[in-house]
Amino acid sequence: MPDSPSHATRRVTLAEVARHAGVSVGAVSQVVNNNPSSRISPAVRERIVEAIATLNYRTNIVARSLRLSSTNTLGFISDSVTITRFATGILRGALRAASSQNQMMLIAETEGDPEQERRAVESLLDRQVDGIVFAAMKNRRSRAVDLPLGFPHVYVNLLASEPALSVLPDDFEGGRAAVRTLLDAGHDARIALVGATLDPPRNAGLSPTAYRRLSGLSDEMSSRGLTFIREMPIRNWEPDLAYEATLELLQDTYPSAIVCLNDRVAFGVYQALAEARLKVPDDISVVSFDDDEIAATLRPALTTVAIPHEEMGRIAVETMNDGMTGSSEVLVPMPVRMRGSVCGPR
Amino acid sequence: MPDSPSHATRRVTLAEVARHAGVSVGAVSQVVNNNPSSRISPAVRERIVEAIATLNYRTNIVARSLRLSSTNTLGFISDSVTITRFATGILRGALRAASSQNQMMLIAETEGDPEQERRAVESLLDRQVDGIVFAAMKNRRSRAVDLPLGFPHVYVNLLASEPALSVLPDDFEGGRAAVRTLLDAGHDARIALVGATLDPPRNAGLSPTAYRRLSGLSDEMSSRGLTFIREMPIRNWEPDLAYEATLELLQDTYPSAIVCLNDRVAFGVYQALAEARLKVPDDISVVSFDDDEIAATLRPALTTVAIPHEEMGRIAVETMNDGMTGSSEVLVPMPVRMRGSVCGPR
DNA sequence: CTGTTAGCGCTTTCAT
DNA sequence: ATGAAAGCGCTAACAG
Repeated sequence: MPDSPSHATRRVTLAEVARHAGVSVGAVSQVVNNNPSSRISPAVRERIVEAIATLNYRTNIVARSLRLSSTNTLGFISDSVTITRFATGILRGALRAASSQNQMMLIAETEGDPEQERRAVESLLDRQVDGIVFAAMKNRRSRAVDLPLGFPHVYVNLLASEPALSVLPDDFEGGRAAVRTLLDAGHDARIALVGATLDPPRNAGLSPTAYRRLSGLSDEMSSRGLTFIREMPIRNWEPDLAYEATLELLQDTYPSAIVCLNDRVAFGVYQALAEARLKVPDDISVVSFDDDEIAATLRPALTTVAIPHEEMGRIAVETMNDGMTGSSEVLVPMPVRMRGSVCGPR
Repeated sequence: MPDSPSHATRRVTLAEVARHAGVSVGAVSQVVNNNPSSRISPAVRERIVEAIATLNYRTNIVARSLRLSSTNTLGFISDSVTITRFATGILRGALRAASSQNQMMLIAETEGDPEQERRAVESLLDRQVDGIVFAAMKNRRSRAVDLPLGFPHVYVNLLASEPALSVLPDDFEGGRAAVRTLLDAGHDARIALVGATLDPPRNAGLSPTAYRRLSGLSDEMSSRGLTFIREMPIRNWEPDLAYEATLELLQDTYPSAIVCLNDRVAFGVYQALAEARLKVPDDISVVSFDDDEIAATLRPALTTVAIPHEEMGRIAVETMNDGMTGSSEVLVPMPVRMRGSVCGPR
């Protein structure tokens, strides 16, 4: 006999409900699962429903899972998605989609370590999850453990190294939208770029999505016959480097607007602009990417092209549940969050 | 026969391993679980271990759980902990502690809605989790569903409405530490407070932990015979209100240091100070609470008393796993993160 | 239309 | 020291 934990106020079982209602367990199971193919007489069904209610029966999902070899449970593995401000939205979206399909989610973090990832995948598989969502901030990856052939899984915010389903923000169109936002406000010849250059060879280190973002920027500019007045590459898209780069930029350049490659960069740009006594947006407009936590908090609030994290998480789970398979890329539109950092040039 | 999902590349079972090794399933189970009380001959064990390896056997945790009525799985329910910058650390700490005990975590969000919470608890119970962690940003709560008597659970970052185990930051000592940080730097008579007043009746709306934070501030000040030069209450601890309050404060008061009730307030204070052409820390020192994402990013980086989220999450699952029960409060020390926003008064 | 039963994969008691 | 078998709670096939 298994030594059940002391706290186990034993739950009511199907058998007890059956006894209470004077019917068989099979019958109870049918009504619990609302099985339409099995006709239980209204009278009996009534008795069963009543017994379920009075005994407060709830089905034991572990037992059902063993029987059905399907657990109504998904796995969610990320390098650090649950920690950084960045992208907890993916989790939230995935959670909601799962919940609306009566699924729950087991989560695990890998901290980017292949060994931890291996353990996470195995633990999930041992628990017989119905599918796995892989999320990450890096854009390329190799999975440490092989999944069973045909096992449902999806990548979010990262390119898979194998042919697989992946859900990504549409950075190319996002990049175009950022430029368009500025053009629509009247800017043209004096737009600067902080974060990278458009020069391909120097962008070797960039992630594929960052590369697409740049391409979108470039595409929209050149399609109007425009070029950036100056491009400031920085090693990491972090505030302090952006701050310095911007100070340098301002020494001999007078942009009417700045495109920042992400909101952290924009934060550094804001600080440099304040130091240079330039007002946003009156003296200079700023547009950025990501819609980080910080974007709405800055003064003035930052106009930024959002990464639709929540949407991405939702779509990932839905596509996976729908049994989508093979290799495809789902591009999710990046909405522009219009805020106070853009106005016409002086 | 259950219609197993099409992807189910069937896993190897105990029975197959047994057959392969020419022994009984019981024997295999013993070696899989390293059961010391059962003596399997070295020779047989050897054969079994080999079979396990060559067949790549992994135990089916669902089946084991059914047998053992223990799932090695914990539940984590929060109002929004997985979303806000605030406190994803709790999740991370809990995740790590669970992982180091070979447990995984099922998570659910309630968005503060009792109905969603009820559903979450039931789903978790249906899945036979071994315990539940309740986390939230609000500090008071009533649980919508009753747990079975004696069911392991713990509250993190919130006071339970029932007698239970709860893990909280030690805000009282944290408050004292904040003041001490300023006193140690040489400040005394010109310290201002932004976020609330010490005046009890006006603090009715404050959460219990915020109240303790204030008490700690008050206690440390009065124990040195000091009072704040000015106290600016604000409705919500948000940047814009703090910004305005600080501008008002500076009109007729010349503090040498400001205590902010949290980092978002400090962010607003920084903005006001910049506008008033006051340099941090040379003209004015700033100390705050939480160690939000933003704290390290500000220029200069903000000295703040951290909420030890990760630690709290870790302690919560450890205490719960250790079978702690009854009503007790675990207070986790709040470490001071010394950064650049504090120096001596001019 | 309802009851009986096999069996999902595992652990553990009881014989041998 | 090892094997046989019961049974965790459930679903689905089949018998009645």
